[in-house]
Order: sequence, then structure tokens, then C-alpha cells
Amino acid sequence: QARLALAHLLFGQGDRHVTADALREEALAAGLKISQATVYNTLNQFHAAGLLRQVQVDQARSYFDTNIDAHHHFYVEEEARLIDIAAQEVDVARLPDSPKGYDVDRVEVIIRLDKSPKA
Amino acid sequence: QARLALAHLLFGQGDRHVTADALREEALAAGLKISQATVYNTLNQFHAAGLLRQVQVDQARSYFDTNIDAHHHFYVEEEARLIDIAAQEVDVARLPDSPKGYDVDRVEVIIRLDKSPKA
DNA sequence: AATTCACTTTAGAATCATTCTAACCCAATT
DNA sequence: AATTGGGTTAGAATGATTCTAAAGTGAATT
Repeated sequence: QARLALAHLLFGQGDRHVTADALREEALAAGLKISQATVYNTLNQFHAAGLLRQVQVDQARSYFDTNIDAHHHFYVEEEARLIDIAAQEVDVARLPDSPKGYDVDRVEVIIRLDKSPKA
Repeated sequence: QARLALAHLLFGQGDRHVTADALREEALAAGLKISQATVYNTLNQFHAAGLLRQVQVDQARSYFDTNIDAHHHFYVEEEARLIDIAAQEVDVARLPDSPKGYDVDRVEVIIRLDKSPKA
């Protein structure tokens, strides 16, 4: 089963951030014969089941994060790279009230990084 | 000039969040004859010039925000609606150090909202 | 008024991630 | 062996965005 093999790739090595494409390439490199459609199906199913979080930092591609605990991210646009930040490393001390009729689903902090210019 | 007309639509009425498509429809409704390509060109140019901020909250479409001051957002996914949060309404008290070799470009806080279930 | 030059705008094709559709495979059940 | 049903698939379809190459505009120059 393709789903199981992908689950193994995804969850078998700690917290990861993958794009659909990257995961597919990884699967192919591992010798699996799998279609892009299946990769998408599987990611979407895992996401719907709450096993993956979808992270939206770039208009081009979607990232799927195997870490579903509350936490935040660094994002290096130049390298299309996401880095986890544990929830306790960020302290959001004050939030505004939600508009009437709405509830907070989740608070996301994204720290966008640039490469330091060489001094 | 199409650029000027779009600038007028964008900046003539306080802070706004638009998608390329929404802006194009607005332009057409206002009687402008403008192509989608021009809308994109213009938005990208304004963005490159620092007149617009691009906000990434949804994998489908990009939002352009006429408010370029540091600030944050509520996002209601069900309604594809962005709401500004003034910078001073959020207090991020503690941030982790950036990885070596990288500098913070910008800190984005996105509060994702759901409609309240009717009690 | 005609020419040039640089820039703007355009239509339409192209791209790219993602989703959809309809067929196909395969194991379990009748 | 036929039926069912989920999982998987290829390939088409979609939709946002970008690209390309042509056409338009207009100010300055002849």
C-alpha cells in the first residue's frame, strides 16, 4: 500500500516539512512506484485526519508538517526552508479580541529570515 | 494609464486586502478596460516597490495588503477574509534567536478564526 | 506632421501546483 | 466466477500566476 509506505517516510524520522513534490521524489528514490495523485491523496487524507499540519508560507507550494503540536516556524524564503520553533520559545503576551462571532482556531507565528550579509 | 487607475483603486480608500482577481473585477466594474496580465504586472511592481505587502494565508490565492506598516492579521478561512491587527495590539514578548547566518526580516502573526458555533 | 525610442499594455500561450474523473486493480465476499 | 469496495492510477482539467512577443502610447526629435 502506497499510503503505508508514505506514512513510513513521513513519520519514520522525526519532525519533517515536505512539499508534495519533494515527498514524491523521495518515494521514487526509495524505489516506490507511486503517482503524484496518490501523494496528494495521501497527504490530504493525513491532513484531514489530523496527522499533518499544512503550513502556508509561500505562494508557490504547500508544506506539510509532521509536527502537529502547537508550534511556530522560521522561514527562509531564499532556500524555501522551514524550521520549527517550539511553542515555548515564543511568548505571545497579548492578543486582540476576536471579532464578534468568531473564535480563535490557531495562532501562527512566522519569522521570516534572510541570509545575513557577510559583514 | 492602467497603473495609475489601479493605484487609485488600491490606495484611494484606506487599508485594503485584495486578490488579483478581485482587483481586476473591481477595475472592470469601474469601467476600466484592463487585462489580467496588467493587474498582475501592476501588483508585482507595486510590491517590488514596497507599496504593497503580499500576505500568504491560503494556498489558493495571494492577498495584497495596502497597509505596509508592521502589523498582523486575522484570517477567516471560511470567508477568505483578512482583517488587520495593529502592531501594538499584539505583544510578542519573546522570540528565539535566529539560526546563525540569518537575520529576521519580519515577524508575522496570523490568527486563524472560525465562525463561532451558535450557542 | 512624421520618426524614433522607451515604456506600457495586451492577448494568448505556457507553467506549475493541485484537484478531478473515470478506469483499473486486487482482495475479500457472495 | 461474479460482486463489491477501497486503494491507486494516468491523464485530463482547473486555476492562479508568469511569460512572450506583438501592439499601443506618447513624449521628444526631426
